[in-house]
Amino acid sequence: MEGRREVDYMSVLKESGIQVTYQRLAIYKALHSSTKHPSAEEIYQKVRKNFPMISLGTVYKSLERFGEAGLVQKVGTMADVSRYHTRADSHHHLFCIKCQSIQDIADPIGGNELSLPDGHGFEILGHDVIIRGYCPQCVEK
Amino acid sequence: MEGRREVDYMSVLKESGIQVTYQRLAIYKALHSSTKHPSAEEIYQKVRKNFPMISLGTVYKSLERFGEAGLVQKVGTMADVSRYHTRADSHHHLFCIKCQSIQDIADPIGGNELSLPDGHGFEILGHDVIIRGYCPQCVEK
DNA sequence: ATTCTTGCAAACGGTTTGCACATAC
DNA sequence: GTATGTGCAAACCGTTTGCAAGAAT
Repeated sequence: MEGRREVDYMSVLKESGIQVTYQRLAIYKALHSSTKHPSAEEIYQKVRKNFPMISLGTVYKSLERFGEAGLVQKVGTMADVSRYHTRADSHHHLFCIKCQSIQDIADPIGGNELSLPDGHGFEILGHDVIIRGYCPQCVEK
Repeated sequence: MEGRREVDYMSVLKESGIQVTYQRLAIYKALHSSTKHPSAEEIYQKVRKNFPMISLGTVYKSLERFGEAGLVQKVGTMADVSRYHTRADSHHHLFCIKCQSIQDIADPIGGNELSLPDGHGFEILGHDVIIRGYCPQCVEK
């Protein structure tokens, strides 16, 4: 079971202070070797092929543990609950990572061109910029 | 109950083809007059002061109806489930609004300065750019 | 009169938690 | 031997849905 290919992953986990288990190796590998930003469920399905007994709960717990260690992050989520506004033209925000307040701003890119990778093949409809930091109230503390 | 101040909101709803009720007026007003990007629960609490019988379900249904009519949108949510990745340096994404695929990209702002409003008072830690559109597979259809 | 909306309660689905057993150190 | 992780199931919580009564047109 201690295949050669797991070794780097094992070092990564160890060096991050994370206790190593076969489940965690498999979860981290599944995530790290994918470019698709999978969900917990997708990781679970992938890992299950080699670890039929693994539970989805373990995947969630491991991902959270990885997150605490700075190895893994969620993509594109500001707050945990849906939040709404009425201004169709306002897609750019200052977001306070402490109190989760959100402030509208004008497009901070202004007239500058976005530089995108060649050959991405996307039909671009627009862009949203989220600037993360501490709002005035939370800076002071 | 037909106060003068509701009149503009009534027109807005009517012109968007939305059937007008007092509940919807109150919900739309609560949202439109706030700069805080409230959650459904927060809107519910606010509206409840004037409409003690209103239900949270009505708030959700109304917000969805407003969304269909283009009057309201959720802020900062890509997909509905959490998705993960391992690259701490990758905060910029191409997001397909059809198939919900996500592709990492380098910072599309490059060396350009972000132009922020004066006096925002935020301590800025970083920025995330999400570019919305159709991925190559979904463009073709 | 018909269609749409409301309020209530139940259902749903992604995520978290509690606990007994197993594994890592 | 102690601390931590695993698997399972139940709980949680934001959101959605079904339905009978009520309001809008």
